Parts: sequence; structure tokens; C-alpha cells
Amino acid sequence: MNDSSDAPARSGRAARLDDVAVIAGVAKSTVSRVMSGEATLSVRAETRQRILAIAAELGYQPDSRARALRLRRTHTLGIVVPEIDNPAFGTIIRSAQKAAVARGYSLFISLADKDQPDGELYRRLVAGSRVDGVLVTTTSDPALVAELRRRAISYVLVNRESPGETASIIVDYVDGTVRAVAHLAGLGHRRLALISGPLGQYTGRKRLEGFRRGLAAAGLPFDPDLVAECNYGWEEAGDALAAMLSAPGGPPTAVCAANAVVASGTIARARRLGLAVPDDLSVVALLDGPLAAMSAPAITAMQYPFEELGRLAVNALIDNLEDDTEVAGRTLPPLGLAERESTYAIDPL
Amino acid sequence: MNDSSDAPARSGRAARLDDVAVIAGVAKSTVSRVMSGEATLSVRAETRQRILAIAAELGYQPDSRARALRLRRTHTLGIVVPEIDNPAFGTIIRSAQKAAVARGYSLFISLADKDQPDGELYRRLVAGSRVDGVLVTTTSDPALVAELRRRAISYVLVNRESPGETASIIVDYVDGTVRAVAHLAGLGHRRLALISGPLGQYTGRKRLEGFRRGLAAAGLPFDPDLVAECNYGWEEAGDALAAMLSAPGGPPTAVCAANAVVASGTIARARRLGLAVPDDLSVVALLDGPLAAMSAPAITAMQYPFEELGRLAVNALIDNLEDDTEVAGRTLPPLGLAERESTYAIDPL
DNA sequence: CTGTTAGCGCTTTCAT
DNA sequence: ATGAAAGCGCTAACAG
Repeated sequence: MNDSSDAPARSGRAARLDDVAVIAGVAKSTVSRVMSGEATLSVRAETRQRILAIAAELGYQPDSRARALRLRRTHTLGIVVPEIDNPAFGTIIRSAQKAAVARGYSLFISLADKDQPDGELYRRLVAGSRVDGVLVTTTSDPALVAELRRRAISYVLVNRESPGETASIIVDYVDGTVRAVAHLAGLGHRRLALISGPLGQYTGRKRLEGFRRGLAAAGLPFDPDLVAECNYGWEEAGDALAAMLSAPGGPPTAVCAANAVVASGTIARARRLGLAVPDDLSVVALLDGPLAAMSAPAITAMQYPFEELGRLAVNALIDNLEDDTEVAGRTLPPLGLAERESTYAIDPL
Repeated sequence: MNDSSDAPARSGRAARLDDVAVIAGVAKSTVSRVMSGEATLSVRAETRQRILAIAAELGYQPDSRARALRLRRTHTLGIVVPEIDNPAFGTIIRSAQKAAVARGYSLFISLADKDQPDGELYRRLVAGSRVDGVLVTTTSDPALVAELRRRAISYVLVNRESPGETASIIVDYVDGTVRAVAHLAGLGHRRLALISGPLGQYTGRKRLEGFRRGLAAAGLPFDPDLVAECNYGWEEAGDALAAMLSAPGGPPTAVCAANAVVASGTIARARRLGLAVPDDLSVVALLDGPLAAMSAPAITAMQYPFEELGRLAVNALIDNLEDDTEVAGRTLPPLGLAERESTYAIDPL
């Protein structure tokens, strides 16, 4: 920030295209052409230099509102996320913003919560043409998708699927879960439990599907008593574990927890109940997070390419916006299992 | 989302003010007046009803770009945050967005990181009049503040202070730290350590100040060997502790850790080194976070009113924007210490 | 190579 | 109580 050159000392009003034009002694359109940066196109080098110099001196910045109005494009993408604390969403947002900025777009992030439900937020974003397109990460509500389509807003579903919808870029939760189950089965566990998030939600359904398929692949029976929902709470996870310990078919020797928080809650409760982890109970988190590595014992967890997810979604959306390319669905395979300390081979005795 | 009434089935183009006017058989200005919702002002109730009905049927939404251009106001506030994963920032953003929406504004959130440094992001936000004002949470860089001032952009410093700057709403980190030290001193500890974030940054400086004042208040000496920086890393926190254990003046019996992550890293390393927490070493986190309650032992931590912080900052900013009220600085006291399991009275022997 | 002109969709005097 | 008209700051034909 060099104070000498770029400060329009006599401030008060931001410089406009017109100001630059008048001082440079050219028409607005010429300045516009230069500012748009059509490098080679029809402006004498000398004029260009002069205009650029004056613009810089005035600290001129095109007014994005006027530009948006004229161009019928805001160069802004919207995203609404449910929980900002969730590390997976943090990664997605970060990579999405980075990818957007790299292509000259801004990312308008909105946080959903009880007071600002996602439907309302999408509408705020989309109404009044605030954004050119949206990344949908919170819901697979077909009505919302239908509305976007009706309003002719470009969108891509990020880690969500909707029936009949192809513009969906997701991470393969079922494969990841299958692999986590395989890991446990490989360690000799035969009674596996699943402490899941809400089974009614997309991720919950996917993980349950993976759990069942993993069990089947290992030739293990599925016991409904060993599946519980916990709404991603630390305490609730413990409650779920406690309830399972007295399952008719016997307690589990290993549990697949929805994410690191759920795994942590499960482990804490196990310990309070006198069960050592991993000796008496193995625990794997179906979704890694910073907490997993900071726990004692450190939690073995499945990792996914969320960074890539955000990047691909943004690029697909912008391609669609600019070249009218169809958004092609993609499914990204899991990165793999970070093996840490919370799983243990079952005593062969 | 009622499909029957609000769908302009024959879509293709969003309805404009003009469309409504033509159908209603009135002038654009009349529609504009009605839509602005000047409840009582000079429009016959009957006309108003008719217009409203047509607007609803067409799904008319004023174009925010055109509105912004005409009104010279975007009704959008900007905020750039350093780390989205930091729970304190999560809380601030959430409450700020909520407060903004409540007053008819949107919050444009930007994430700073190595690739998108904060200065650049502020410029993106402010250049081109994308936002009416900004919440500055990342820096106290006087040059940035000077630039905002020069461009006549309203701003408020959130949890940051800058010399000569009064528009600063902060949480009292020094008092909170003083209290944490008092807690430890009250437990009989006499050799206290501080494992801080970067001492060059605002929060680091504040916490060091609080640490020294707390020590002084308890009549305890300050030993520079018992202060370390760790850049908020889990591993680094452990390294810092390890180094302190061989301090010339003897090892500490209690440590004040910058935040929950640092506290967790400290505890993990202590344990690895054969020290029991809290029996051999007490640890308090100077800043609470979800991790603190999920750790074993659960970490005693200082809490601050971040929700209130975000709300107050947004309201002060909007007041300034709308009524040209001076933004008055505020300092919010800490909420208090959440006493959990990581601190222990020192053996009086 | 550069200037002139006509809007983008909205709000707001100023008339009527 | 309502309408006509003038822009907000910019870009994109179209002329020259």
C-alpha cells in the first residue's frame, strides 16, 4: 500500500469511468475497452498506457453493481452450508472459494441454521439475481432443485443426490464405509455396530448402505440391534453405545462411528463403562476430522477428497455458466483409511 | 414451496418491474412504490392489492443489482475470516450473519489463507462497491484500516485494535487470562507456564499481558523461560511443553494454553512424558472450544461472549451506515471459566 | 483506432 | 393518487 502514488488524496467520491475518460481526453468506451483488458484489441498502445496510468492514479475500480446490471452476470457463486464447524464443510468451502477466485468469481457463503433455514437462504441468494449459480450442499429437497431449475439458475449438487438429477458431484461414502468394515472384519471382528447420524438424511443412508454391503462382503450377518442413530452428538453417541452393549445377540466388539465426534463420544463412554479401547472395543470413524488425531487413543478414520470435491464442483458450475456445458455427475472415491490407534485385532482365543 | 400459485410456468426470463406494471395497467413507479412497502404512502389500497397479487403471481423479485446501482447501497456487509475451523470465528460469523439478516442485510463471508491473503480479499470486497461496510477480524494492519478510511468505507474492528482507532469491539482477553491465572494460583500453583500463539499477534500480546498481570496479582514472579509460542499447533504445543520441563528454575506445575487445541497437545505430550494430568500438571485453556469438553480429561477453559461480539459489531456497523452514528468501541468481559477436569489443587506437601 | 448512443432494471423527483 | 422521465455507472453495437 504505497501512499504516495495511488491515493486520490482529494477523496470524497470514488472515481468513475467517466472521470478517467475526461482526464485522459477520450470517450468512456475507450476506457472501458482498456479496463476490460482485451489485450490486443483496437486501442493504440500509447492511449492504453495513458488510460491505465490515470486509472491507477485515481484508484479507479469498475463499479461491480453497474457491471453486473449491464452484463447480466454478477460473477458471484452462492453456497449455503449447514454447519460451519464441520471440518468437511470447511474444506469444501475453502477449496470452492479458491477455485472460484482463480476463475474471477467470488463465492457468497451463507450459513444455514434453525433461524435461517436453507430454503430461505437459497431464495435470498437467488432472488434478485445476487448470484449466477449455486452450489447446493445442504439438501436434496427436490422442491428446491425444481425451483432453481424453474428460475433457470445454474446449480450443482455437492455431495447430495436427487432423483433424476445428474448435476451431482459426490464423494463415495458407500465405498468408504465398505472399506472401513473390511478393515474391521480383517482384524477378526464379527460383531460390528454402526452408530450413525440420522438415517433419514443422505449421508446416513449412504453409510448404512455401505455398512450392510461391507458386512455382506465379509460374510457377516446384519443385526439391526447394532445400528443406532445419534444426530452427530458426542453424548448421544455414548448413549447409543450404552444401549447396544446389552443387545440380545451380545455386545459389539467394534463400532463404525459416523464421524470423529461420534467416535470420540463412543470411546469416552466405553471407557467410562470400563471397556478399554482398542483392547475391548475397536472404533473407526467413518469420516476423519482434526479431532481424530488429537484424541487418545488416536482414532482410525476414513478420509475423502473434499478439497477436490469443492474444486470440481465450482469448475463444473462455471463451465456450465460460461460455455453452457452440461454439468456431468462425478463420484470421487475415498482417499483411504488413516490407521491410528483405535482399532485392534480381536483376541483369536 | 407451493407449486400451484407462485410458479410463472412460462418461464425463460425473470419478471421485471415493467412486466408487473404493464399487466397491472399502472406505471413502473407505482409498482416500485408498492414493492418498497411504504405501507401508508399514497397508493390506493385497491391498486396496491392488485399489484401485489400480480407480482406474487409472476414471482417478481426486484433485481438487487439494479437496486444497488440506483440506491448506491448493496445492503451487503463483508467479513473476512482467517480460519474457518476456529470455533470462535464460527460463532462470530453465525451471529453476525443472523444479526445482518435481521436488519435486511446479507453478509458476504470471505476466507483468508495463504493463497488468498486478507488484504487482497478486503480489496476484492470493497473494490467495485460490492459491500456497504466491513467487519475486520483478521488484522489490525493500520495500512488496511487507512485504506478503508480513505475509500470512505464503513468498518468495525472485531476483536482487533489499532492505534488511534476507536471503532473496535473486542472481548477482554486480558481479563480472561488474569482470571485463569487466578484460578491456578488459587489452587496453590506457583510455577505457571504460558504456551501462547504467536506473541506478535494481537491475541498473543493480550494473553501475555493478562498472564503477567495475573501473576503479579497473585504475587508470583514472572519467569520468561516459562513462556513459549506454538503457532496454535497441537504438536508444537507438545514441543513447547517438553522444552519447558527442563527450565532452569524447575518445571511448571500448571500451564495456561492459548486454546483448546494447544491444551490438548500439551496434555497429550505430558502424558507421553509420564506426567499425569491433572495430578502432576494442571492445564487450562485460555479459550474454550468443543474439543475441550470432548477430551479426557475434559479441559478447564475460559469462555467469551463471541455471539454477542458478532451481533454488536454488525449492529454498530449498520447503525453507522444508516444513521451515520459513530461506531463506539466496546470491550466485553469474559463469560467465565468452565471448570472441568484438567486442573487440580497442588499437593500442599 | 475511437466516439456516440442506447440501454441493463430500478427509484425518485416533479408534474398532473 | 399516479405517471413521465431522468439517470445510477457501465458495456456493446454501430458509426466514423
